[in-house]
Amino acid sequence: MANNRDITIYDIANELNLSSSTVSRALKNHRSISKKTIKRVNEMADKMGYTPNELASSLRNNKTKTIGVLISRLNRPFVTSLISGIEETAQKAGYNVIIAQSHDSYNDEVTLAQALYNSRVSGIICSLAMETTKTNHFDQFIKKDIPLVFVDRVPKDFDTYRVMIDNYSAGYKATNHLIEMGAKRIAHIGGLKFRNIYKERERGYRDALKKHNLPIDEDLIQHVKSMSYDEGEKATNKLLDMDNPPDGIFTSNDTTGVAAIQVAKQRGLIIPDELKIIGFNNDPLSQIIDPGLSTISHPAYEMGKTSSKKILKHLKKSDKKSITEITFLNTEIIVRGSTKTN
Amino acid sequence: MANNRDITIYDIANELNLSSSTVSRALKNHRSISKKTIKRVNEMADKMGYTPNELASSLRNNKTKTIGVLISRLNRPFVTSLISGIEETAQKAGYNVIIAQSHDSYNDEVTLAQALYNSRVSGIICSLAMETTKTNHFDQFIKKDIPLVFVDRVPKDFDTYRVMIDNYSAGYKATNHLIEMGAKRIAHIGGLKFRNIYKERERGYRDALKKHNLPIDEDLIQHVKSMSYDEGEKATNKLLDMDNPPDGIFTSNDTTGVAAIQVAKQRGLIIPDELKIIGFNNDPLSQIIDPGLSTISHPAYEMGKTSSKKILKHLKKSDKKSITEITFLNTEIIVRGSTKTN
DNA sequence: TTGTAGGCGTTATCAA
DNA sequence: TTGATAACGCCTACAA
Repeated sequence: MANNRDITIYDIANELNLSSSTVSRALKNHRSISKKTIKRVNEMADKMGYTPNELASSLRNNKTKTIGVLISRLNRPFVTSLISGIEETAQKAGYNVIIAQSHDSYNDEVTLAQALYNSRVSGIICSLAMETTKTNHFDQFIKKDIPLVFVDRVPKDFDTYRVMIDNYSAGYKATNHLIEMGAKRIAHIGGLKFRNIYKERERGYRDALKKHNLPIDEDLIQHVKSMSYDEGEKATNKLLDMDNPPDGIFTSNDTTGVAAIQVAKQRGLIIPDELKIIGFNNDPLSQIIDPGLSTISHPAYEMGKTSSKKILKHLKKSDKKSITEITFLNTEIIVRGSTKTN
Repeated sequence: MANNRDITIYDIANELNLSSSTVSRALKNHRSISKKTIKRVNEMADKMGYTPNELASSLRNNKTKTIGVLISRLNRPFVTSLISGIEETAQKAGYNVIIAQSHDSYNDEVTLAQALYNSRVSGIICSLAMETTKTNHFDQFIKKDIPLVFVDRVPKDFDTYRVMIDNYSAGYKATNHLIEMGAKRIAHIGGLKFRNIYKERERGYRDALKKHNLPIDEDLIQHVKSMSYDEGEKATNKLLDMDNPPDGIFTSNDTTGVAAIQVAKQRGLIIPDELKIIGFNNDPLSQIIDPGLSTISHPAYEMGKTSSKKILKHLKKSDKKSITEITFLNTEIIVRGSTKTN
């Protein structure tokens, strides 16, 4: 049942009294091969059940049809949509996608980057682990001119492709919206500050307050480690326990935003009258919760598509030189019941 | 900057005046090599920045360290958890995971199965596309003794590993719970009947009704194509528009369950007093919606882990023979506000 | 239009 | 304990 050897181009060649090179060329419709031979070869290949060995081909050509994707973890809607976009675009171009989860651990990220390198991926797309501050483990890709795209959680200084949103202006927009809806004392729940995206969103938040001459109260700014639901609950409780609690909260993701809504509801606060909340990402949760969570749409799927395209385009080019290219995708504000009554 | 050739074992061998075979063995701590040589080789490898070429190794050994995963689409919580489980288990064993999305299209599934085969995956885990009824495209894996695991959406007749839940008993449990909570006229929103999991859940539903001497009204059974939110809304509206509407609904996933809740709320029905709803999957949505959606927990992550383990175990075995092994994982009923008042 | 020959990097077999 | 050699399956420069 098992281990019957694979059919190779040699087997086809033997059967047709041709050379393996002719068969190889025929299978790729090489123009130097007669139509008749091409037809014969293809028919025989079908008949014999030939399947090309991509491995051998990759080794010989020194390139694989594989893109490596290194992300924190799969179970977040943003990541899922991102990968969907990556995978669909890659698939259309005949590329496979290998997925590796760092679980937000720097050590795992280093190991996995190496594993992806060893399996000779043609390109790599990475959204950094929460913990990661050094990025030496990616240098090898640049050295070998393997296109590297950082997406969303990108390092600050690394000359390569980066696909991201303008987190500063998104943070500004979100905060500004709360102000426009009448909030005067606005809190912020964000991620660790060395992760640039969170820092930028916070910067936007601060600038929006300044712009409207609202004071910045450091006690109203909560940094949480993993932006989980539990952390969101805790942070919200802390905020609402204050003597002078906020009347608006901008959370840097929807999970904590939803947590904030739940906590506020449990405490009997009326949303949005007494407390306005805006999140970030436009996760499915945000429209299911009652009231709906206003949020910033994060074009995850588009970011995935764009990342794949950068890789594919780079692989087509012949002039090899190091590249720095930052692509910003647009965000939109999505207004729901958590900030505005119908 | 680019294209500096990779360091190979030959380069190391040259540098140390050894043969490539010695280096190869040293790098794998082969017992026939002296400790001293092993040390020298490893140090030199580090120094020169050697990275093994898995591609060459795979070709030579005729096996890859890669598991292929073929699923419908990534953006469903069930699938995400499934893959998380697969990937983590695989990663620990030094395996990569290649992901391919069929988008529930039979044709794509056939193409992708072939692509995975061509890239010589060591094993394949598949959850069938909604459309798929024939499974010939998987025969090649069996022929080559490449372990194949079907998970969740499994074919009825295919002698291989299958990892699934007992959908019949889960459907029975869910329906039974509605009855126990007092529902007398229970509807069902399920998927296409040729997809076995939906058929089985429906069978459980029917038998639970029978068991309690409740009549089965075919009008109360809705089959929808993709179990999407929109379809859930439509189906629910249809049911509630009946002259004699149901007082309970069992939906075969949470997305349609949540849709049912929303529709019922919009219509001013009181849940669970006037209408009890139970879903399937225990998606994050189900606990966020208000009232919480009672549901059947689907051990997705566990199913992923189990699937990976089946593959890894099979690869270790030496006695190659075709295998039929069905693993059932447990489901649990999770009771929330949509069926029971606190 | 087709064939010959060598090599991609690794590893297993056999010999030393 | 180490080395020489061939092979995994494919592709391409060169030759015919």
